Amino acid sequence: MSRYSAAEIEDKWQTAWDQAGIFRAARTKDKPKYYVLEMFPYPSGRIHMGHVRNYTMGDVIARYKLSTGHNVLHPMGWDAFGMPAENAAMASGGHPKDWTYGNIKDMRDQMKPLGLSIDWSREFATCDPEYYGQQQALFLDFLKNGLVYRKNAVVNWDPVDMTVLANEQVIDGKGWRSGAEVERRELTQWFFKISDFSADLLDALDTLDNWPAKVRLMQENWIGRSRGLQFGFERTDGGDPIEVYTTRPDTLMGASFVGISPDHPLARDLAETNPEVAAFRAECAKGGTTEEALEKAPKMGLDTGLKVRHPLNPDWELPVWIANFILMDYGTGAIFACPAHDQRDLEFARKYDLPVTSVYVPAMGEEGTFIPPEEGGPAYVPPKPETVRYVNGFAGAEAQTAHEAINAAIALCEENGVGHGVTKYRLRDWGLSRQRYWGCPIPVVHCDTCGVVPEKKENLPIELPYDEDGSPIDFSIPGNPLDRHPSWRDCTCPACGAKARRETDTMDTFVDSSWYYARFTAPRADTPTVMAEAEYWMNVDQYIGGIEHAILHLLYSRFFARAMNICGHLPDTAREPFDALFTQGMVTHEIYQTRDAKGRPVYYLPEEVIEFIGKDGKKRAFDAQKFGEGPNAAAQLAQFHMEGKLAEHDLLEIIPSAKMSKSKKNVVDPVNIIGAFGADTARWFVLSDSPPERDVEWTAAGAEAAYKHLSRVHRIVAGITTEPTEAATPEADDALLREMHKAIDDVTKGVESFGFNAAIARLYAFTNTLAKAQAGAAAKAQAARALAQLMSPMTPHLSEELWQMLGGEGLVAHAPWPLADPGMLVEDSVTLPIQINGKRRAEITVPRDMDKAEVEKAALAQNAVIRALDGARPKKIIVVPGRIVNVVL
RNA sequence: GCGGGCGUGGUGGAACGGUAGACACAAGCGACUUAAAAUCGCUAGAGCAUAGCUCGUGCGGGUUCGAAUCCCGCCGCCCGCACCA
Repeated sequence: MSRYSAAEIEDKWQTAWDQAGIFRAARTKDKPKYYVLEMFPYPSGRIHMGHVRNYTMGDVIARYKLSTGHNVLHPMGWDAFGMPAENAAMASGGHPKDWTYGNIKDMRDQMKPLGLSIDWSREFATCDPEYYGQQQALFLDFLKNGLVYRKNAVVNWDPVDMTVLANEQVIDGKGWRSGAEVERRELTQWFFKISDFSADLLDALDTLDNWPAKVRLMQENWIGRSRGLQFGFERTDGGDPIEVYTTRPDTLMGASFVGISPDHPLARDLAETNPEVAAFRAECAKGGTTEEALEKAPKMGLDTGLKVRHPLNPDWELPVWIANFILMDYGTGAIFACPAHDQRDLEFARKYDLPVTSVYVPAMGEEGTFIPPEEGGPAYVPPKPETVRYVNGFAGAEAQTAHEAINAAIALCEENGVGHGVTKYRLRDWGLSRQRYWGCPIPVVHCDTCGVVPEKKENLPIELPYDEDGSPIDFSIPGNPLDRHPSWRDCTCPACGAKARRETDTMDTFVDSSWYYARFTAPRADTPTVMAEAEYWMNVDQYIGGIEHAILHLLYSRFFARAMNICGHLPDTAREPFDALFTQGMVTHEIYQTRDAKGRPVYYLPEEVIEFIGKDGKKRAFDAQKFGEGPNAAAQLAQFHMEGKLAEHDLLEIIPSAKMSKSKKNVVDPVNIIGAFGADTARWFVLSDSPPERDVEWTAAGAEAAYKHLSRVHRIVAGITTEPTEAATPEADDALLREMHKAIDDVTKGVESFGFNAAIARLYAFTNTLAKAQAGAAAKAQAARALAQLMSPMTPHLSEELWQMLGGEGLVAHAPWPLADPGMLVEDSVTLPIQINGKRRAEITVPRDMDKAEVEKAALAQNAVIRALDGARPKKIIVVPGRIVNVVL
């Protein structure tokens, strides 16, 4: 084959890999195992460039590890349950199952041409009954072990679609699909007891050295540990004390009132006899539970008329208010307010004319004018706790800092029998019930006599019904089809055998993705996992996915691994499932945009515009239809622009680095790219230019350049194998082989440290070296074989082809990774830059091991140095061996 | 509000505290060609009095023989969390 033909090459080598079965993973003691996993895709129907980037990175690691003698597990599956399938069924008829499996087939067909080193024999979809049946088994085990329970909870309810919405699905207080005003509704829901693991999930973050610091920090904040004082306020009417939790007991002497949540049991009790309280609670119940809705809500309150005694001064009475800004599910649902040092409390106190008393004032000398909160200033939160003056504290006058004051306050209160110090977490239990069809059914039964009864394991899987008594399930009716499906819903009680109702809620799809990594170790087993397999393959050595999963998916998976360990489905060593995590950036693409008469954006496809270089040298774009296409359209436009004949408003705006989206017409379909240039080009491009954790901008020019480079490599190697040997010197051979070893060293380090862009830059440089080398045929062939190997994780098909052309043995995918010879990495002589006062002025080439004094002498003999010294003696000469010389005047 | 990150040529980006701009894109010039494409070669941070010098990694300071890199203070952009007591 004389020319680079990606289509032929890629087809040929994919078949060869298949036949050799080299990506099939099985346990063995001969080699160390390596489990590399990319976050599995949702089967939307099309793969996109983000998938290509994600799976290519995983594939680079997988193939590299294969070459370095590891037993590699690199599986792929489908996160297949979820709302889009139901929405598609609602929009265009059909069934979510057909839609989903059709999409999986399409996406698999689109993915396979990428040439990923995946063990497809382990593939599964989470909507396979064999998978979700095992998930139901897990649920029952969790139930037995007290890891899942039922309780009432306030949720976002869409009254039109008749389902619970996740917070992300509520936009401006309205359902994202129906547009209906969302209600807060109380429902009985299933919850995972993730909050039992708060401390462990937080503390164990410290052990995840190979996770991005950013992700660990995000999880830390999400779990949200705080240390504070919990105590009871005694009521003057003799009722049960009101328990409050505070992280600021140091401000107790600035207390103004006690506030309780509208959902607090006391507020509920009062509402039964007091219509005003009932009305206030109803008012607060309006609006969604989203942060957005809460933030916009003004502070509202109602004085209950109740009074409590200050814990440190029984004569001091404080009023009890119901306030809408107090959350029932944090702390105790009740607070004491110190308006002087808390902005929310201050807003509330101002609105209802409650007292404001400072405990702190700024230290002497602190800058800026200070208006005490009492006199209308903002709440004073000490900017630097160490500079604060503690003026109104209780026996805590010796406290120098706010932090000390807090600890002193906790200690003092404990001594006086007022409450105790406690640690609280922000993390709440995970509500998993969804009123949807296309999810994993929760395997329990509701019986009038026995209550909630778990299904028997032998009845699993509780399979979703495909049709309803012969006719397809109708998804055009709002609500959950399972609810109105009598023959599925009605069942017998597993305990007493009486007539009972099946639970019709299904599980949150995050449950499906919380343990799939474990299932891949034994995907066909009739238990959730097989201990021997899990012990061998777990943990995932390298997990790769998007930063958008930094919290929920990764936190849930960490919880699930612990819970599965408790139930005997994972070994103790797999309580943290992902040893290393890498979060990759997006693939973006520029947008061509203009605005219509009403100022709304209008987008253009790349083929609808003509690009040209403007008079300022920057890229411009023009509506192709308006101009008319022609062979010289771009040149003409550039000319017109130069002459000022184009009105600015006729030019399209070019917005770089935008997330790919259909509506913005900037999607690049991988299938088209593979068709035009081949998979190796797509893989090479998404890895080059940008560091993998950062976004990479897709450009047509960049893709073409990648293709040209691969063609060039093919051409160079073809030249080496066919052209007659030129006269070569041993020096040229040696120089080339030294460069080869340096390239091996650099590329290996790049691949191991996720420096793919740097590795690729290094491969470009090495290719240039090889192309220009004056070495003999044997040395060139040796260097070319190394090049083929070093490229093989990124461009596996081309590398196989080159390997074959160069007479390499077997498959390059199986060939041992080349090793850099340390002796070849060091040169006999080094070139040192000579600085004068830190500025580079000259350079000298000296033997590598020349001693410092000699180097100094050589440096001082340089013309530039002599000129600069002008006869004077240098103050100091710094010689960093092998690095630099700095002459200080 | 709290927490974190980033700022380097026309562009994407390199650079253990040690020659700033590797590698690539876009651009320009040249070779080959009837021509174009492809390919190959060369140029390229800015400026100037051009064997060389000055300036230059958002801005202002500091530490250091030496700072894109470390420290302090600003400015700008991005991300996460948020009536969390």
